Amino acid sequence: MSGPDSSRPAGWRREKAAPVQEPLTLDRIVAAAIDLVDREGLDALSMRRLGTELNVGATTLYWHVKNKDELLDLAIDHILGAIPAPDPALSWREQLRRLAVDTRRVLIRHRNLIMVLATRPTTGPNAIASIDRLFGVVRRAGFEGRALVLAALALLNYASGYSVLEAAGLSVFGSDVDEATVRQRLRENSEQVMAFIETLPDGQFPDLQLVARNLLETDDDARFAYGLERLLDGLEADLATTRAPA
Amino acid sequence: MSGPDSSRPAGWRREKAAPVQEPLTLDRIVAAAIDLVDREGLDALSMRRLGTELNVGATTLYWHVKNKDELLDLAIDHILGAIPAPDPALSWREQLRRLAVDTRRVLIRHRNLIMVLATRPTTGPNAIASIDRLFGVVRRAGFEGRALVLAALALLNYASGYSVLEAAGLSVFGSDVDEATVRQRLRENSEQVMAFIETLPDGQFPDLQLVARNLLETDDDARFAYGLERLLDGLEADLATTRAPA
DNA sequence: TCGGTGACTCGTACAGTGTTCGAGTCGCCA
DNA sequence: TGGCGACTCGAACACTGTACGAGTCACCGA
Repeated sequence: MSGPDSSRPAGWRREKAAPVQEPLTLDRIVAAAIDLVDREGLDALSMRRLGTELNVGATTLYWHVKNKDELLDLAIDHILGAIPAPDPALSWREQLRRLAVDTRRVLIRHRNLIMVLATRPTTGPNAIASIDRLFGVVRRAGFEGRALVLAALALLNYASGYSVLEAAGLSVFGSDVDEATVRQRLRENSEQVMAFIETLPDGQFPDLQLVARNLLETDDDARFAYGLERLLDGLEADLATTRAPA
Repeated sequence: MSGPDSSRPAGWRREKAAPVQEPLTLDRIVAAAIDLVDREGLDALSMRRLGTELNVGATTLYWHVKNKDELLDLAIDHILGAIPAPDPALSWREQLRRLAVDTRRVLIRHRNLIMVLATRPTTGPNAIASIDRLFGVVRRAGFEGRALVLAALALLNYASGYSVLEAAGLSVFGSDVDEATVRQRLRENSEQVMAFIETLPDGQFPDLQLVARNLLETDDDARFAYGLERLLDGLEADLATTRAPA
């Protein structure tokens, strides 16, 4: 039932007779799963395939992991762990901005995996910690009570929701490459979207076509940032009007 | 290869000898798929199961539909068709508000299905039409060029992304019930979230726990609406400052 | 009336899935 | 030395999406 986490004696496996392979740990499994999904997409992640990726039988994985869903949860939470805590010396607005931007950067970097965020609630420790930090920043900004919850959830859902939908439009293979290539991919995607719009029956969707040519003038970072800034503008204004009354 | 859409003679099937059953059409298939997913969750939707649901062999469906992915796309687009066009007599802000609120209402109503929005790009005719209407409202509000694209995408991704993430946290079975029951479900979910937060190790996530009791004081509609209003506030302010310069 | 054609249905089969079960191996400790 | 617990794994089960080919049947031109 439980994993090998409790008191695993270090180096129990034979070290001699050639470096057979590293011992199989939960960390290695999760890392291999993320790597596989990054390279070949979520559909490529089957237990058997992940097993061969680790030179291990498929059913062996079930000693370390309850089932595939738990594995996905662990993978998601692992990548959420890469969201850094914002520097508390910065202004609250800058802290919130970085939290949102970093969240999106981390999620898009693993864009083949984040669709599972839409599949079940996210309750891993790293997710919880990240949300807790968000609430902290919002609270120190001056929000309290109901407004604190509302403001934090608006930011959280904007950042994650935007990223999830954005990733849905991207090609499936080969995420987790360097940032420059990611930007290139995003740009290619914009071009595809524009090409698609051009194929639509003329005059039926006038505003879409009118607007298509402006798509390429805005890269994806700018699109995300614009809505984020407007949201922060609105929050700041709301904070100013409701500060005095409790 | 192609479906029966082209010149299907009406009433070709025998009408006598008992009402055998309605002829199998693409519409009936899509409707049955949505209904099944609403009732029992996305995992319950298999081609065989959908077949028996329609008193039909599983492989029969493949004459009407290319594959399961296409079926899901059709289902998604079908429910997106329920988003009404906003009354053009209203103010632009009110129109945008209704577009966003209606989008969320429609999506949450079929909350077992909308996770496929996170799976692939959404390019169905109803989706396109809805986005076109959104661009139209934003344009008539006074946005142009780059700002038009940015503002519309911010709203689109806030509304859809928020809904997708929200649905991910909801229980899987029995969507598409009446609005009152939906609200009840949402409230139950809030209580579960609060209960979960209470189980966290004390003091480790101080801001989350501090905030938990405020969760129940905000229903889900209000949470969505708050962020939406802040976003609209920000857009309105941005429009005011950039109206004169082209 | 006959034959054909195209619309439509479906049983079978194939490769692949997640997961269970029971048997196996092997380092360590009493 | 014997046993135990950690760990691995092959076989099997019930299921999945889908290709293939055979079948049925309404209609149409000859």
